[in-house]
Amino acid sequence: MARRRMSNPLALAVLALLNERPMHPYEISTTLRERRKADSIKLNFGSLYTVVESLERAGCIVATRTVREGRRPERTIYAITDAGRVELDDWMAELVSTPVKEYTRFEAALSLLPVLPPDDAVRMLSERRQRLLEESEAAKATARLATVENLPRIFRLEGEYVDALRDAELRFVDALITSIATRELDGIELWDVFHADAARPEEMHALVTAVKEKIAGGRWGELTPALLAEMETLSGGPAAIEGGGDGTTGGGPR
Amino acid sequence: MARRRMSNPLALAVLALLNERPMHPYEISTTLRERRKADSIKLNFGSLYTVVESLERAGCIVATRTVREGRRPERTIYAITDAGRVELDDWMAELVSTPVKEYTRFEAALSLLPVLPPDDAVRMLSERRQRLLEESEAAKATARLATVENLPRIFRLEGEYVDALRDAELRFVDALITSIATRELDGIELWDVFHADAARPEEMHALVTAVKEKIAGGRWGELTPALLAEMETLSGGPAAIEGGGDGTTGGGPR
DNA sequence: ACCCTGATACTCGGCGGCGAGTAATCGGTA
DNA sequence: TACCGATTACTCGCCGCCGAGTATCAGGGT
Repeated sequence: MARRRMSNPLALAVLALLNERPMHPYEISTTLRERRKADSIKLNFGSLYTVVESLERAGCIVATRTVREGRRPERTIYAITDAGRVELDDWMAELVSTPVKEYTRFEAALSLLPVLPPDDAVRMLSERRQRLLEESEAAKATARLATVENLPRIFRLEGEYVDALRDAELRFVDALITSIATRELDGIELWDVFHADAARPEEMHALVTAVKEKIAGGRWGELTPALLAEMETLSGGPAAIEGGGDGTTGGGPR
Repeated sequence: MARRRMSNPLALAVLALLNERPMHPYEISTTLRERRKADSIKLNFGSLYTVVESLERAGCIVATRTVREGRRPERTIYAITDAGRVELDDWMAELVSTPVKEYTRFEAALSLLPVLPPDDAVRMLSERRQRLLEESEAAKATARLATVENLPRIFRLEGEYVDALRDAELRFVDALITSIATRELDGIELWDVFHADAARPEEMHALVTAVKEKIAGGRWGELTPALLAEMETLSGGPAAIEGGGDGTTGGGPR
Protein backbone atom coordinates (compact mmCIF):
# COMPACT_ATOMS: atom_id res chain seq x y z
CA MET A 1 0.00 0.00 0.00
CA ALA A 2 3.00 2.25 -0.30
CA ARG A 3 1.94 3.64 -3.62
CA ARG A 4 0.72 7.11 -4.42
CA ARG A 5 -2.76 7.63 -5.80
CA MET A 6 -3.19 7.97 -9.54
CA SER A 7 -4.20 11.42 -10.66
CA ASN A 8 -6.21 10.63 -13.77
CA PRO A 9 -9.95 10.39 -12.98
CA LEU A 10 -10.29 8.06 -15.94
CA ALA A 11 -8.76 5.40 -13.69
CA LEU A 12 -11.60 5.97 -11.26
CA ALA A 13 -14.15 5.43 -14.00
CA VAL A 14 -12.39 2.22 -15.00
CA LEU A 15 -12.57 0.95 -11.43
CA ALA A 16 -16.25 1.91 -11.23
CA LEU A 17 -17.10 0.00 -14.40
CA LEU A 18 -15.04 -3.07 -13.50
CA ASN A 19 -16.85 -3.03 -10.18
CA GLU A 20 -19.99 -3.91 -12.14
CA ARG A 21 -18.44 -6.69 -14.19
CA PRO A 22 -15.20 -7.67 -15.94
CA MET A 23 -14.58 -5.99 -19.28
CA HIS A 24 -11.89 -5.41 -21.85
CA PRO A 25 -10.58 -1.87 -22.36
CA TYR A 26 -12.40 -1.20 -25.58
CA GLU A 27 -15.72 -2.16 -24.01
CA ILE A 28 -14.90 0.15 -21.11
CA SER A 29 -14.49 3.00 -23.54
CA THR A 30 -17.73 2.31 -25.41
CA THR A 31 -19.67 1.90 -22.18
CA LEU A 32 -18.26 5.16 -20.87
CA ARG A 33 -19.45 6.93 -23.99
CA GLU A 34 -22.81 5.22 -23.96
CA ARG A 35 -23.50 6.38 -20.44
CA ARG A 36 -22.30 9.90 -21.20
CA LYS A 37 -19.56 9.60 -18.59
CA ALA A 38 -17.16 10.86 -21.22
CA ASP A 39 -18.82 14.27 -20.87
CA SER A 40 -17.54 14.50 -17.32
CA ILE A 41 -14.33 12.48 -17.49
CA LYS A 42 -11.79 13.07 -20.22
CA LEU A 43 -11.51 9.90 -22.27
CA ASN A 44 -9.22 8.95 -25.07
CA PHE A 45 -7.73 5.73 -26.25
CA GLY A 46 -4.13 6.38 -25.42
CA SER A 47 -4.85 7.39 -21.87
CA LEU A 48 -7.26 4.52 -21.35
CA TYR A 49 -4.69 1.85 -22.06
CA THR A 50 -2.04 3.71 -20.07
CA VAL A 51 -4.39 3.92 -17.12
CA VAL A 52 -5.46 0.28 -17.30
CA GLU A 53 -1.84 -0.84 -17.36
CA SER A 54 -1.07 1.37 -14.42
CA LEU A 55 -4.05 0.05 -12.44
CA GLU A 56 -2.83 -3.47 -13.09
CA ARG A 57 0.66 -2.61 -11.84
CA ALA A 58 -0.94 -1.19 -8.71
CA GLY A 59 -2.83 -4.43 -8.14
CA CYS A 60 -6.24 -2.78 -8.42
CA ILE A 61 -7.27 -4.90 -11.39
CA VAL A 62 -6.12 -8.18 -12.94
CA ALA A 63 -6.18 -9.53 -16.48
CA THR A 64 -8.38 -12.59 -16.15
CA ARG A 65 -8.19 -13.98 -19.65
CA THR A 66 -7.62 -13.03 -23.25
CA VAL A 67 -10.28 -13.99 -25.72
CA ARG A 68 -10.13 -14.09 -29.45
CA GLU A 69 -13.28 -14.34 -31.55
CA GLY A 70 -12.71 -15.43 -35.09
CA ARG A 71 -9.43 -13.90 -36.11
CA ARG A 72 -10.14 -10.53 -34.42
CA PRO A 73 -7.38 -8.99 -32.37
CA GLU A 74 -7.10 -10.37 -28.86
CA ARG A 75 -9.22 -8.86 -26.15
CA THR A 76 -7.72 -8.79 -22.68
CA ILE A 77 -10.44 -8.92 -20.07
CA TYR A 78 -9.82 -7.26 -16.73
CA ALA A 79 -11.53 -7.70 -13.37
CA ILE A 80 -11.39 -5.58 -10.26
CA THR A 81 -9.58 -6.91 -7.17
CA ASP A 82 -10.35 -6.42 -3.48
CA ALA A 83 -7.60 -3.83 -3.34
CA GLY A 84 -9.24 -2.17 -6.31
CA ARG A 85 -12.57 -1.98 -4.52
CA VAL A 86 -10.90 -0.37 -1.52
CA GLU A 87 -9.14 2.08 -3.78
CA LEU A 88 -12.40 2.94 -5.53
CA ASP A 89 -14.15 3.74 -2.24
CA ASP A 90 -11.22 5.69 -0.80
CA TRP A 91 -10.75 7.69 -3.94
CA MET A 92 -14.43 8.55 -4.24
CA ALA A 93 -14.49 9.58 -0.59
CA GLU A 94 -11.56 11.89 -1.14
CA LEU A 95 -12.91 13.44 -4.32
CA VAL A 96 -16.34 14.08 -2.84
CA SER A 97 -15.33 15.28 0.60
CA THR A 98 -12.26 17.39 -0.17
CA PRO A 99 -12.37 20.39 -2.51
CA VAL A 100 -9.10 20.99 -4.34
CA LYS A 101 -8.06 24.02 -6.32
CA GLU A 102 -8.54 23.55 -10.05
CA TYR A 103 -6.77 25.84 -12.49
CA THR A 104 -9.06 26.99 -15.28
CA ARG A 105 -8.13 28.84 -18.42
CA PHE A 106 -10.57 31.62 -17.79
CA GLU A 107 -9.20 32.27 -14.33
CA ALA A 108 -5.73 32.52 -15.88
CA ALA A 109 -7.04 34.93 -18.48
CA LEU A 110 -8.78 37.07 -15.85
CA SER A 111 -5.58 37.34 -13.86
CA LEU A 112 -3.89 38.77 -16.96
CA LEU A 113 -6.84 40.80 -18.19
CA PRO A 114 -5.02 44.15 -17.80
CA VAL A 115 -2.77 43.23 -20.75
CA LEU A 116 -5.78 43.86 -22.99
CA PRO A 117 -7.10 47.39 -23.53
CA PRO A 118 -10.36 47.86 -21.58
CA ASP A 119 -12.40 48.29 -24.76
CA ASP A 120 -11.14 45.04 -26.22
CA ALA A 121 -11.77 43.30 -22.94
CA VAL A 122 -15.39 44.42 -22.97
CA ARG A 123 -15.81 43.23 -26.52
CA MET A 124 -14.34 39.80 -25.80
CA LEU A 125 -16.19 39.39 -22.54
CA SER A 126 -19.42 40.16 -24.38
CA GLU A 127 -18.61 37.46 -26.88
CA ARG A 128 -18.05 35.03 -24.04
CA ARG A 129 -21.31 36.12 -22.48
CA GLN A 130 -23.13 35.38 -25.72
CA ARG A 131 -21.60 31.93 -26.02
CA LEU A 132 -22.39 31.13 -22.41
CA LEU A 133 -25.99 32.15 -22.98
CA GLU A 134 -26.25 29.80 -25.92
CA GLU A 135 -24.74 26.94 -23.95
CA SER A 136 -27.10 27.67 -21.12
CA GLU A 137 -30.09 27.53 -23.45
CA ALA A 138 -28.94 24.23 -24.92
CA ALA A 139 -28.43 22.85 -21.42
CA LYS A 140 -31.93 23.85 -20.35
CA ALA A 141 -33.38 22.18 -23.41
CA THR A 142 -31.44 19.01 -22.68
CA ALA A 143 -32.69 19.06 -19.11
CA ARG A 144 -36.29 19.41 -20.31
CA LEU A 145 -35.82 16.49 -22.66
CA ALA A 146 -34.31 14.42 -19.86
CA THR A 147 -37.42 15.04 -17.81
CA VAL A 148 -39.68 14.06 -20.66
CA GLU A 149 -37.71 10.87 -21.20
CA ASN A 150 -37.92 9.87 -17.53
CA LEU A 151 -34.21 9.98 -16.91
CA PRO A 152 -34.01 10.19 -13.10
CA ARG A 153 -32.13 13.18 -11.71
CA ILE A 154 -29.59 10.88 -10.07
CA PHE A 155 -28.08 10.29 -13.47
CA ARG A 156 -27.87 13.99 -14.29
CA LEU A 157 -26.14 15.34 -11.18
CA GLU A 158 -22.94 16.20 -13.05
CA GLY A 159 -24.99 18.04 -15.62
CA GLU A 160 -26.81 20.10 -13.02
CA TYR A 161 -23.49 20.90 -11.40
CA VAL A 162 -21.88 22.26 -14.54
CA ASP A 163 -25.09 24.14 -15.31
CA ALA A 164 -24.93 25.80 -11.89
CA LEU A 165 -21.29 26.77 -12.41
CA ARG A 166 -21.97 28.10 -15.87
CA ASP A 167 -24.81 30.25 -14.62
CA ALA A 168 -22.58 31.63 -11.89
CA GLU A 169 -19.90 32.43 -14.45
CA LEU A 170 -22.51 34.07 -16.62
CA ARG A 171 -23.60 36.35 -13.79
CA PHE A 172 -19.98 37.17 -13.03
CA VAL A 173 -19.18 38.03 -16.65
CA ASP A 174 -22.33 40.08 -16.93
CA ALA A 175 -21.48 42.14 -13.88
CA LEU A 176 -17.88 42.54 -15.01
CA ILE A 177 -18.87 43.82 -18.44
CA THR A 178 -21.23 46.32 -16.89
CA SER A 179 -18.72 47.58 -14.36
CA ILE A 180 -16.10 48.13 -17.04
CA ALA A 181 -18.46 49.69 -19.55
CA THR A 182 -19.92 52.07 -16.99
CA ARG A 183 -16.42 52.70 -15.67
CA GLU A 184 -17.52 51.87 -12.14
CA LEU A 185 -14.82 49.25 -11.74
CA ASP A 186 -12.46 50.27 -8.98
CA GLY A 187 -9.02 50.98 -10.41
CA ILE A 188 -10.07 51.34 -14.03
CA GLU A 189 -8.03 54.53 -14.38
CA LEU A 190 -4.90 52.47 -13.74
CA TRP A 191 -5.97 50.07 -16.43
CA ASP A 192 -6.44 52.93 -18.88
CA VAL A 193 -3.03 54.26 -18.07
CA PHE A 194 -1.31 51.01 -19.04
CA HIS A 195 -2.64 51.39 -22.55
CA ALA A 196 -2.71 55.16 -22.93
CA ASP A 197 0.67 56.75 -22.32
CA ALA A 198 2.91 53.75 -22.22
CA ALA A 199 3.66 53.10 -25.82
CA ARG A 200 7.06 51.65 -24.87
CA PRO A 201 7.66 48.87 -22.39
CA GLU A 202 10.17 50.99 -20.48
CA GLU A 203 7.63 53.67 -19.62
CA MET A 204 5.06 51.01 -18.82
CA HIS A 205 7.38 49.48 -16.30
CA ALA A 206 7.99 52.81 -14.62
CA LEU A 207 4.25 53.33 -14.32
CA VAL A 208 3.69 49.91 -12.88
CA THR A 209 6.35 50.49 -10.29
CA ALA A 210 4.87 53.86 -9.38
CA VAL A 211 1.41 52.36 -8.98
CA LYS A 212 2.79 49.59 -6.87
CA GLU A 213 4.22 52.05 -4.36
CA LYS A 214 0.81 53.54 -3.73
CA ILE A 215 -0.89 50.31 -2.82
CA ALA A 216 -0.78 49.22 0.81
CA GLY A 217 2.42 51.13 1.38
CA GLY A 218 4.35 48.99 -1.08
CA ARG A 219 3.37 45.76 0.64
CA TRP A 220 1.51 44.58 -2.37
CA GLY A 221 1.41 40.90 -3.07
CA GLU A 222 1.22 40.10 0.60
CA LEU A 223 -2.54 40.01 0.91
CA THR A 224 -2.70 36.35 1.69
CA PRO A 225 -4.76 34.45 4.24
CA ALA A 226 -1.48 33.74 6.02
CA LEU A 227 -0.76 37.45 6.37
CA LEU A 228 -4.30 38.04 7.45
CA ALA A 229 -4.04 35.49 10.23
CA GLU A 230 -0.77 37.00 11.32
CA MET A 231 -2.31 40.45 11.52
CA GLU A 232 -5.25 39.24 13.52
CA THR A 233 -3.25 37.23 16.01
CA LEU A 234 -0.86 40.07 16.66
CA SER A 235 -3.29 42.36 18.41
CA GLY A 236 -2.80 46.05 17.80
CA GLY A 237 -1.83 48.01 14.67
CA PRO A 238 -1.74 46.61 11.13
CA ALA A 239 1.34 44.42 11.55
CA ALA A 240 4.42 46.37 10.52
CA ILE A 241 6.08 44.01 8.11
CA GLU A 242 9.85 44.21 8.30
CA GLY A 243 11.31 46.90 6.03
CA GLY A 244 9.11 48.94 3.70
CA GLY A 245 9.47 47.92 0.05
CA ASP A 246 12.11 45.68 -1.44
CA GLY A 247 12.88 47.72 -4.56
CA THR A 248 14.87 45.35 -6.74
CA THR A 249 12.72 42.68 -8.35
CA GLY A 250 9.57 44.74 -7.93
CA GLY A 251 7.12 44.25 -10.74
CA GLY A 252 3.68 45.13 -11.87
CA PRO A 253 0.25 45.23 -10.41
CA ARG A 254 -1.73 42.43 -9.07
CA MET B 1 2.83 30.73 -38.52
CA ALA B 2 2.01 27.10 -39.13
CA ARG B 3 2.38 26.19 -35.48
CA ARG B 4 -0.33 25.16 -33.11
CA ARG B 5 -0.92 27.14 -29.97
CA MET B 6 0.69 26.00 -26.75
CA SER B 7 -1.73 24.65 -24.18
CA ASN B 8 0.00 25.60 -20.93
CA PRO B 9 -1.31 28.94 -19.61
CA LEU B 10 2.04 29.42 -17.92
CA ALA B 11 3.37 30.33 -21.35
CA LEU B 12 0.79 33.09 -21.51
CA ALA B 13 1.96 34.46 -18.19
CA VAL B 14 5.56 34.39 -19.45
CA LEU B 15 4.56 36.38 -22.53
CA ALA B 16 2.65 38.85 -20.37
CA LEU B 17 5.65 39.47 -18.11
CA LEU B 18 8.17 39.71 -20.93
CA ASN B 19 5.82 42.21 -22.51
CA GLU B 20 6.69 44.52 -19.61
CA ARG B 21 10.42 44.04 -19.77
CA PRO B 22 13.08 41.40 -20.50
CA MET B 23 13.74 38.92 -17.70
CA HIS B 24 15.45 35.64 -17.00
CA PRO B 25 13.30 32.62 -16.13
CA TYR B 26 14.00 32.63 -12.43
CA GLU B 27 12.97 36.24 -12.15
CA ILE B 28 9.80 35.39 -14.05
CA SER B 29 8.99 32.78 -11.47
CA THR B 30 9.63 35.07 -8.50
CA THR B 31 7.64 37.89 -10.06
CA LEU B 32 4.76 35.55 -10.75
CA ARG B 33 4.73 34.51 -7.11
CA GLU B 34 5.10 38.06 -5.87
CA ARG B 35 2.09 39.19 -7.84
CA ARG B 36 0.06 36.19 -6.70
CA LYS B 37 -0.35 35.05 -10.30
CA ALA B 38 0.73 31.61 -9.15
CA ASP B 39 -2.64 31.33 -7.41
CA SER B 40 -4.38 31.38 -10.78
CA ILE B 41 -1.76 29.82 -13.04
CA LYS B 42 -0.02 26.61 -12.12
CA LEU B 43 3.67 27.33 -11.75
CA ASN B 44 6.59 25.06 -11.14
CA PHE B 45 10.22 25.17 -12.11
CA GLY B 46 10.33 22.29 -14.49
CA SER B 47 7.38 23.50 -16.52
CA LEU B 48 8.66 27.05 -16.56
CA TYR B 49 11.89 26.16 -18.30
CA THR B 50 10.11 23.78 -20.66
CA VAL B 51 7.64 26.50 -21.57
CA VAL B 52 10.32 29.15 -22.07
CA GLU B 53 12.28 26.85 -24.35
CA SER B 54 9.16 26.09 -26.32
CA LEU B 55 8.27 29.78 -26.67
CA GLU B 56 11.75 30.39 -27.99
CA ARG B 57 11.40 27.62 -30.56
CA ALA B 58 8.12 29.19 -31.64
CA GLY B 59 9.84 32.54 -32.13
CA CYS B 60 7.70 34.29 -29.53
CA ILE B 61 10.69 35.20 -27.38
CA VAL B 62 14.46 35.46 -27.89
CA ALA B 63 17.40 35.00 -25.57
CA THR B 64 19.04 38.43 -25.66
CA ARG B 65 22.09 37.84 -23.52
CA THR B 66 23.46 35.70 -20.75
CA VAL B 67 24.81 37.47 -17.70
CA ARG B 68 26.96 36.09 -14.97
CA GLU B 69 27.48 37.95 -11.72
CA GLY B 70 30.43 36.81 -9.68
CA ARG B 71 30.63 33.08 -10.12
CA ARG B 72 26.86 32.56 -9.93
CA PRO B 73 25.24 30.35 -12.54
CA GLU B 74 24.53 32.05 -15.83
CA ARG B 75 21.25 33.86 -16.26
CA THR B 76 19.76 33.80 -19.70
CA ILE B 77 17.66 36.90 -20.31
CA TYR B 78 14.72 36.65 -22.65
CA ALA B 79 12.78 39.36 -24.47
CA ILE B 80 9.43 39.20 -26.26
CA THR B 81 9.33 39.48 -30.07
CA ASP B 82 6.72 41.06 -32.33
CA ALA B 83 5.39 37.59 -33.07
CA GLY B 84 5.22 37.03 -29.33
CA ARG B 85 3.15 40.19 -28.85
CA VAL B 86 0.74 39.03 -31.54
CA GLU B 87 0.53 35.63 -29.92
CA LEU B 88 -0.14 37.19 -26.54
CA ASP B 89 -3.05 39.25 -27.86
CA ASP B 90 -4.53 36.42 -29.91
CA TRP B 91 -4.30 33.97 -27.09
CA MET B 92 -5.85 36.35 -24.57
CA ALA B 93 -8.66 37.07 -27.01
CA GLU B 94 -9.35 33.39 -27.40
CA LEU B 95 -9.25 32.60 -23.69
CA VAL B 96 -11.54 35.47 -22.78
CA SER B 97 -14.05 35.18 -25.58
CA THR B 98 -14.42 31.42 -25.94
CA PRO B 99 -15.56 29.19 -23.09
CA VAL B 100 -14.11 25.69 -23.23
CA LYS B 101 -15.14 22.68 -21.25
CA GLU B 102 -12.89 22.05 -18.26
CA TYR B 103 -12.91 18.68 -16.57
CA THR B 104 -12.96 18.98 -12.78
CA ARG B 105 -12.46 16.23 -10.23
CA PHE B 106 -15.71 16.96 -8.49
CA GLU B 107 -17.69 16.68 -11.71
CA ALA B 108 -16.07 13.30 -12.28
CA ALA B 109 -16.95 12.22 -8.76
CA LEU B 110 -20.56 13.37 -9.16
CA SER B 111 -20.93 11.37 -12.34
CA LEU B 112 -19.90 8.26 -10.38
CA LEU B 113 -21.68 9.15 -7.15
CA PRO B 114 -24.03 6.12 -7.31
CA VAL B 115 -21.07 3.83 -6.57
CA LEU B 116 -21.22 5.15 -3.01
CA PRO B 117 -24.10 4.20 -0.71
CA PRO B 118 -26.46 7.18 -0.31
CA ASP B 119 -25.68 7.54 3.41
CA ASP B 120 -21.94 7.71 2.78
CA ALA B 121 -22.52 10.19 0.00
CA VAL B 122 -24.43 12.49 2.35
CA ARG B 123 -21.69 12.25 4.93
CA MET B 124 -18.95 13.08 2.44
CA LEU B 125 -20.91 15.84 0.78
CA SER B 126 -21.45 17.39 4.20
CA GLU B 127 -17.74 17.30 4.80
CA ARG B 128 -17.18 19.06 1.50
CA ARG B 129 -19.82 21.61 2.42
CA GLN B 130 -18.01 22.34 5.66
CA ARG B 131 -14.67 22.79 3.91
CA LEU B 132 -16.21 25.03 1.29
CA LEU B 133 -17.75 27.16 4.01
CA GLU B 134 -14.36 27.60 5.64
CA GLU B 135 -12.72 28.51 2.34
CA SER B 136 -15.50 30.95 1.68
CA GLU B 137 -14.97 32.64 5.05
CA ALA B 138 -11.24 32.91 4.46
CA ALA B 139 -11.88 34.37 1.02
CA LYS B 140 -14.25 36.98 2.40
CA ALA B 141 -11.67 37.97 4.99
CA THR B 142 -9.02 38.30 2.32
CA ALA B 143 -11.36 40.44 0.26
CA ARG B 144 -12.00 42.74 3.22
CA LEU B 145 -8.28 43.08 3.79
CA ALA B 146 -7.74 43.88 0.14
CA THR B 147 -10.27 46.69 0.44
CA VAL B 148 -8.60 48.07 3.53
CA GLU B 149 -5.23 47.97 1.82
CA ASN B 150 -6.50 49.88 -1.22
CA LEU B 151 -5.88 47.08 -3.68
CA PRO B 152 -8.06 48.08 -6.64
CA ARG B 153 -10.64 45.50 -7.71
CA ILE B 154 -9.01 45.22 -11.12
CA PHE B 155 -6.27 43.22 -9.50
CA ARG B 156 -8.66 40.88 -7.75
CA LEU B 157 -10.88 39.81 -10.64
CA GLU B 158 -9.62 36.22 -10.61
CA GLY B 159 -10.27 36.06 -6.91
CA GLU B 160 -13.82 37.29 -7.26
CA TYR B 161 -14.38 34.79 -10.05
CA VAL B 162 -13.29 31.78 -8.02
CA ASP B 163 -15.29 33.10 -5.08
CA ALA B 164 -18.40 33.25 -7.25
CA LEU B 165 -17.85 29.70 -8.49
CA ARG B 166 -17.22 28.41 -4.99
CA ASP B 167 -20.42 29.97 -3.72
CA ALA B 168 -22.34 28.40 -6.59
CA GLU B 169 -20.82 25.03 -5.79
CA LEU B 170 -21.72 25.51 -2.15
CA ARG B 171 -25.33 26.16 -2.99
CA PHE B 172 -25.37 23.11 -5.27
CA VAL B 173 -23.87 20.84 -2.63
CA ASP B 174 -26.25 22.19 -0.02
CA ALA B 175 -29.28 21.48 -2.16
CA LEU B 176 -27.96 18.06 -3.10
CA ILE B 177 -27.39 17.04 0.52
CA THR B 178 -30.90 18.13 1.40
CA SER B 179 -32.53 16.34 -1.48
CA ILE B 180 -30.76 13.09 -0.65
CA ALA B 181 -31.34 13.33 3.10
CA THR B 182 -35.03 14.11 2.68
CA ARG B 183 -35.23 11.44 -0.04
CA GLU B 184 -36.79 13.93 -2.45
CA LEU B 185 -34.15 13.25 -5.10
CA ASP B 186 -35.75 11.78 -8.16
CA GLY B 187 -34.56 8.21 -8.66
CA ILE B 188 -33.20 7.66 -5.19
CA GLU B 189 -34.94 4.30 -4.96
CA LEU B 190 -32.76 3.09 -7.83
CA TRP B 191 -29.72 4.28 -5.96
CA ASP B 192 -30.80 2.36 -2.87
CA VAL B 193 -31.31 -0.75 -4.89
CA PHE B 194 -27.72 -0.76 -6.13
CA HIS B 195 -26.51 -1.08 -2.57
CA ALA B 196 -29.35 -3.08 -1.03
CA ASP B 197 -29.92 -6.37 -2.86
CA ALA B 198 -26.90 -6.54 -5.10
CA ALA B 199 -24.24 -8.02 -2.89
CA ARG B 200 -22.53 -9.56 -5.92
CA PRO B 201 -21.43 -7.77 -9.10
CA GLU B 202 -23.42 -10.19 -11.28
CA GLU B 203 -26.74 -9.24 -9.74
CA MET B 204 -25.78 -5.58 -9.80
CA HIS B 205 -25.26 -5.77 -13.52
CA ALA B 206 -28.63 -7.41 -14.05
CA LEU B 207 -30.26 -4.59 -12.13
CA VAL B 208 -28.48 -1.91 -14.09
CA THR B 209 -29.59 -3.49 -17.32
CA ALA B 210 -33.17 -3.78 -16.11
CA VAL B 211 -33.23 -0.14 -15.07
CA LYS B 212 -31.74 0.88 -18.35
CA GLU B 213 -34.60 -0.72 -20.27
CA LYS B 214 -37.16 1.35 -18.42
CA ILE B 215 -35.66 4.67 -19.26
CA ALA B 216 -36.78 6.34 -22.44
CA GLY B 217 -37.57 3.00 -24.00
CA GLY B 218 -33.96 1.84 -23.83
CA ARG B 219 -32.65 4.91 -25.57
CA TRP B 220 -30.64 6.01 -22.56
CA GLY B 221 -27.49 7.88 -23.23
CA GLU B 222 -29.03 9.61 -26.21
CA LEU B 223 -30.17 12.73 -24.46
CA THR B 224 -27.82 15.06 -26.21
CA PRO B 225 -28.31 18.51 -27.70
CA ALA B 226 -27.72 16.90 -31.09
CA LEU B 227 -30.60 14.51 -30.63
CA LEU B 228 -32.75 17.33 -29.34
CA ALA B 229 -32.11 19.41 -32.41
CA GLU B 230 -32.87 16.43 -34.60
CA MET B 231 -36.17 15.88 -32.84
CA GLU B 232 -37.15 19.49 -33.16
CA THR B 233 -36.28 19.84 -36.82
CA LEU B 234 -38.16 16.69 -37.70
CA SER B 235 -41.61 18.03 -37.06
CA GLY B 236 -44.16 15.59 -35.68
CA GLY B 237 -43.89 12.85 -33.07
CA PRO B 238 -40.89 12.32 -30.81
CA ALA B 239 -38.50 11.18 -33.51
CA ALA B 240 -38.70 7.42 -33.85
CA ILE B 241 -35.05 6.50 -33.72
CA GLU B 242 -34.33 3.61 -36.02
CA GLY B 243 -35.42 0.26 -34.49
CA GLY B 244 -36.49 0.15 -30.85
CA GLY B 245 -33.56 -1.14 -28.80
CA ASP B 246 -30.33 -2.10 -30.46
CA GLY B 247 -29.29 -4.79 -28.02
CA THR B 248 -25.55 -5.25 -28.21
CA THR B 249 -23.15 -2.38 -27.83
CA GLY B 250 -25.81 0.13 -28.67
CA GLY B 251 -23.42 3.00 -29.32
CA GLY B 252 -25.15 6.15 -28.11
CA PRO B 253 -25.19 9.05 -30.53
CA ARG B 254 -22.96 11.90 -29.84
C1' DA C 1 37.44 31.75 11.02
C1' DC C 2 33.77 28.78 10.63
C1' DC C 3 29.29 26.98 9.74
C1' DC C 4 24.43 27.06 8.58
C1' DT C 5 20.50 28.61 6.52
C1' DG C 6 18.16 30.49 2.78
C1' DA C 7 18.04 32.44 -1.64
C1' DT C 8 19.56 31.97 -6.46
C1' DA C 9 19.37 29.70 -10.89
C1' DC C 10 18.74 26.09 -13.15
C1' DT C 11 19.21 20.55 -14.87
C1' DC C 12 17.65 16.09 -15.59
C1' DG C 13 15.32 11.76 -15.89
C1' DG C 14 11.17 9.63 -15.77
C1' DC C 15 6.35 9.15 -16.46
C1' DG C 16 1.96 10.03 -18.09
C1' DG C 17 -1.12 11.89 -21.84
C1' DC C 18 -2.41 11.79 -26.24
C1' DG C 19 -3.70 11.30 -30.94
C1' DA C 20 -2.43 9.46 -35.22
C1' DG C 21 -1.67 5.09 -37.09
C1' DT C 22 -2.66 -0.02 -37.86
C1' DA C 23 -4.89 -4.05 -38.87
C1' DA C 24 -8.53 -7.12 -38.99
C1' DT C 25 -13.47 -7.99 -39.67
C1' DC C 26 -18.37 -7.04 -40.67
C1' DG C 27 -22.20 -5.32 -43.32
C1' DG C 28 -24.23 -3.29 -47.12
C1' DT C 29 -24.20 -2.34 -52.04
C1' DA C 30 -23.42 -2.59 -57.18
C1' DT D 1 -17.92 -11.38 -55.89
C1' DA D 2 -15.70 -7.51 -55.33
C1' DC D 3 -15.38 -3.42 -53.04
C1' DC D 4 -16.05 0.39 -49.64
C1' DG D 5 -16.63 2.29 -45.37
C1' DA D 6 -17.63 1.64 -40.58
C1' DT D 7 -16.54 -0.80 -36.46
C1' DT D 8 -13.51 -3.21 -33.44
C1' DA D 9 -9.44 -3.29 -30.69
C1' DC D 10 -5.52 -1.76 -29.76
C1' DT D 11 -0.06 0.10 -30.51
C1' DC D 12 3.46 3.43 -30.75
C1' DG D 13 6.25 7.22 -30.17
C1' DC D 14 6.57 11.97 -29.20
C1' DC D 15 6.40 15.62 -26.12
C1' DG D 16 4.94 18.08 -22.24
C1' DC D 17 4.94 18.08 -17.26
C1' DC D 18 6.99 17.75 -13.02
C1' DG D 19 9.62 17.65 -8.79
C1' DA D 20 13.71 16.18 -6.75
C1' DG D 21 18.33 17.17 -7.16
C1' DT D 22 22.58 20.26 -7.78
C1' DA D 23 25.67 23.93 -7.29
C1' DT D 24 26.79 28.56 -5.93
C1' DC D 25 26.77 32.52 -3.06
C1' DA D 26 25.25 36.14 0.47
C1' DG D 27 24.43 37.05 5.13
C1' DG D 28 24.18 36.24 9.97
C1' DG D 29 25.50 34.12 14.07
C1' DT D 30 29.06 32.21 17.36
